[in-house]
Amino acid sequence: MGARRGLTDAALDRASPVPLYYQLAENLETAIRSGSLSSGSHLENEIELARQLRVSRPTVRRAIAVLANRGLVIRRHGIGTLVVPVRVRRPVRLSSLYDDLTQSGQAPTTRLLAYEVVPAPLEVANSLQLSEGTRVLHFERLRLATGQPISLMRNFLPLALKEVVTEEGLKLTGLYRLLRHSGIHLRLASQSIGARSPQPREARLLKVIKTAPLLTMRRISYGDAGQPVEYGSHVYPAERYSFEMSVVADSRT
Amino acid sequence: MGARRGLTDAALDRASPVPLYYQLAENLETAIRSGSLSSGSHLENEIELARQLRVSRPTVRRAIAVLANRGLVIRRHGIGTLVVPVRVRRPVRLSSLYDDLTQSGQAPTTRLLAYEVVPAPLEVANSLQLSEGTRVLHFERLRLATGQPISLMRNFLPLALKEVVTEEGLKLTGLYRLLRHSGIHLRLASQSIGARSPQPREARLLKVIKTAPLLTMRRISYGDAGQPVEYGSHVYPAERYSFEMSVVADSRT
DNA sequence: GAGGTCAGGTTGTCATGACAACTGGTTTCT
DNA sequence: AGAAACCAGTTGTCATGACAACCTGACCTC
Repeated sequence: MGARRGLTDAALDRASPVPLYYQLAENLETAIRSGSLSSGSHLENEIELARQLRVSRPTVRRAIAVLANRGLVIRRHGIGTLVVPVRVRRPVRLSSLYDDLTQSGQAPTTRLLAYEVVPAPLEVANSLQLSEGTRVLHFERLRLATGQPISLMRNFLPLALKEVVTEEGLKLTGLYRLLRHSGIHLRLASQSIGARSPQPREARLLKVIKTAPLLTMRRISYGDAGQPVEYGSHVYPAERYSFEMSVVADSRT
Repeated sequence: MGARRGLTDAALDRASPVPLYYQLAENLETAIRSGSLSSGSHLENEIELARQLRVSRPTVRRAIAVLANRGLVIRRHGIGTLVVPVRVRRPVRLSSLYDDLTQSGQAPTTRLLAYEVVPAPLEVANSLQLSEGTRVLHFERLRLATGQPISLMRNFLPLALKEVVTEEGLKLTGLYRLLRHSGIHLRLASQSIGARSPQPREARLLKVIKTAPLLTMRRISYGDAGQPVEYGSHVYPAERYSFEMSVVADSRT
């Protein structure tokens, strides 16, 4: 069966700094998303895959583990690895609205409504592990996609990040991208999603009537060392926004 | 330093069917949650840990990987592994409302409003990968905690599961628990969280005024083999409910 | 004193090898 | 014909070994 190829098309580059298992995972993911690995079908078994690609079986296993974590494949003991049935699955990944929008092809624009240094309110101080009243950077942005407002975002950051998160930077790109380009990688976040009615100002900015429900998200993000980096309190008009996520159960449960 | 012990207290059992790496992960997790591994502190390094516990380093690494996925520790190349600063972190785990409530000590009660076999509406049929009009099991439940309604849940399941998910079972316990006890393990779900205003009937059942926003969750769950098991469409009064989750970024991003 | 350099310690990656556990189908026995 | 036993194929677990990449702190140099 000569049509079985397709995985080896994008060969692995041993000279690359990107680990082999990760290259392989990416190749497999694109193969799945492009449809050349049809959904529901078996993946080649691990031993064979390892032989074809000239890597060890642990490397193959680790690549497949990445896909399993992303919910793209399901491993079954004694059976094999199956490609999950087609379905739009937004990753649970720690992503930002800006990234989500650009990836889906829309060009988001941002209006910076405020950019200032203020004493931290109690909840913000607790979240960022500062004492109340410590000066923090605060800004507020209105995000629009295809002309329509889809999010009003308020953020608080430790003052030290004022150099990194500049007023000009925020007008041009997203917060997470600014942080990432400065070497600050977010590793962990705890977030809370709820809903409430809009305040008058929010209704006006988001262009919704005052009884239209808003989705709310509060998020605290932590950096490499576990230090809190960002406190965000965002609202979205529910009629124009929803959270999509795929959830993977612990393999052992 | 004799106080360094504490990990080896709960020794590993090589005879147990539970994998070593998982036993170790659980021991470490309880050590962290109980506070005997103070937050912010370094974990013993992998090589030393392996030596003390008489296991190989890959086994230790795998155990730590489990904890890292759960957001309990952060690994830093060249530095070590740090225990994440204390913080309440609800797992992103594929959990059910019933489990959440019982674990937090509240005793949920359920009123079964409907239990019937109906032709599948279009969206349900698509989600469960059936053709429109196929007969499916449908039921509707009102969940109460401490006397107050907190969720109105509508579910659709393939008819084959009627034997497993019985009318009596639903009155006694949660849906996921019923499935689990029958050997059906959910592995994957895609869900969507939004908000909207209540319909009159919903407002009445949930005891909220008609302008109070509702949180909505639509979830499709998949079983071991990737087959769709459940379509759920749930609403929650936003004033009494919110979704908490912790999100872990891909290590490589 | 300030800066760069180097060494030590740590996690990250990868290979090889072996056996266990599970599944599904086939074969064999009753 | 039915049920039990077996077997081939697959993923799951674990060990050992080696080197790379990275960070920190100490040392040395200027």
